[in-house]
Amino acid sequence: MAKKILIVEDDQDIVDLLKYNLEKEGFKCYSASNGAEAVGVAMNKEPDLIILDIMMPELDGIETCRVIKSKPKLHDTFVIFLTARAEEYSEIAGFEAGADDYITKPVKPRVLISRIKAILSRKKDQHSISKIQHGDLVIDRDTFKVSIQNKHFTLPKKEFELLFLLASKPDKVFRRESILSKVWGTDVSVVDRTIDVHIRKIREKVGDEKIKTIKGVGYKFVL
Amino acid sequence: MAKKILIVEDDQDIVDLLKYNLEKEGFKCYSASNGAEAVGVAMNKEPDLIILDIMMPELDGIETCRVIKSKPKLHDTFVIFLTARAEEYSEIAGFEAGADDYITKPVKPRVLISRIKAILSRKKDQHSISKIQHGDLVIDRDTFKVSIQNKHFTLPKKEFELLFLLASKPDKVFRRESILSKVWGTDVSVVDRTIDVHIRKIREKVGDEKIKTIKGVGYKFVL
DNA sequence: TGTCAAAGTTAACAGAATGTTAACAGGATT
DNA sequence: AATCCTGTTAACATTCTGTTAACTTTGACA
Repeated sequence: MAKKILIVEDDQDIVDLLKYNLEKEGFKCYSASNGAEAVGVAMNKEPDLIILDIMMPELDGIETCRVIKSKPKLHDTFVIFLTARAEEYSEIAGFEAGADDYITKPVKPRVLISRIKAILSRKKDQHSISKIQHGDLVIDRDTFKVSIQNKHFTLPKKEFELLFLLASKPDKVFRRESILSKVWGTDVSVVDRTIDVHIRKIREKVGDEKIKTIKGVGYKFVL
Repeated sequence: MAKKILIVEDDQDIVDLLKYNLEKEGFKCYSASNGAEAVGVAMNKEPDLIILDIMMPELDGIETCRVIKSKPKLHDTFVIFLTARAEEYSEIAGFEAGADDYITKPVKPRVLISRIKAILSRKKDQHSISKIQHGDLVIDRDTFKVSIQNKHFTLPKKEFELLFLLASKPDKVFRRESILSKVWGTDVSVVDRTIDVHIRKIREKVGDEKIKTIKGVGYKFVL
């Protein structure tokens, strides 16, 4: 299946150039001309990678990147910054904001493509684990299905993400702050009691014994 | 052990808003209305985190940040910048000056608080070895498990921290004051007897022989 | 050996942290 | 439009840690 790439850039000429070259390489392309639009498209299309111009009116690239990275759904999306050479320290701020790479203008399509391929191949090695299987527990990201002890169910998204996180490292204690930032993202403002409620709902389904509370710290999943 | 936060902002309304919300969350707040004052208060109170408005007369936020970061005593203090959206690339200069995060005005208290908590929790994660293993003793921060001589248990937080500290250097004598500041923090006021009680509880679990008292000095963990 | 500060011990308490339930808003679906 | 479902918050209940106080024991030193 073709990898999806979102190009965010206000200069239509550059968009066209990139689009042409990327599609020739078999990528599926989307584009947006400003930060706000970019976030919308990203949420909608869930691209594998986003090419983000730093210089943009309104919501600039860095801020956009931050917003994107704060969405749990897009947390693993790769981001490449496009930057004019003059903008000296942009890469510093960019990496801080969670960028995976940056490329200086003028863009040479060949360079861009080789960088993109390099980055996308990282993904294979790293995360994108879509299935967890420990003992009688099976959690499948693709189908959002969970089965444990002959019980099967599909969890709502947030519950699923939370369980997936905990079960990704059985026995490891995840502290509440860490859970919040990983499942809910850093920018959201949810009361931390929200975690308890979700834990409650998960416990109702997978059984109380499976999730253990470490008071003052957080929760852990046990087999 | 309330974390100390210094708010540097010339608009008194914002100071009040932030102060109100932060104190509600249990933070101890100080404030300063300009850069010079900020440095003074910072040196004096040694806050854990500083919220710094970028736009200030005289010594602006970025310059103030530099000065602060140049003081060894304050080098590890976290800094969050407050910036109006209009000041486009301020964050670049800000990060360069050593900021840890920045937030755009208007400030939403909840967002601010979740960022603050995220940042403060970073510190914890950093300088902590997560596993101690000496002979038949295993203490694992990740799982909060302690096992010794075929006995396993999960300790409450304070007991865990205390045992973890002592066991981090077997045979080393930790003086009471040192234990207090490391486990309880510097700005709390707990009665001295509290340590004994915790030692007692730990001894009940790991065995009396493991923790030895050095009268007039403190305690040490022996294998 | 007697004295006194330091540490041990126990129980009781307060408050923090979490559990639990219900209600509600907003989005998706029918 | 009516209904369902999710995510969130609020309100209240419950559990358990951390701390204190009061009392006892230990051990160093005169």
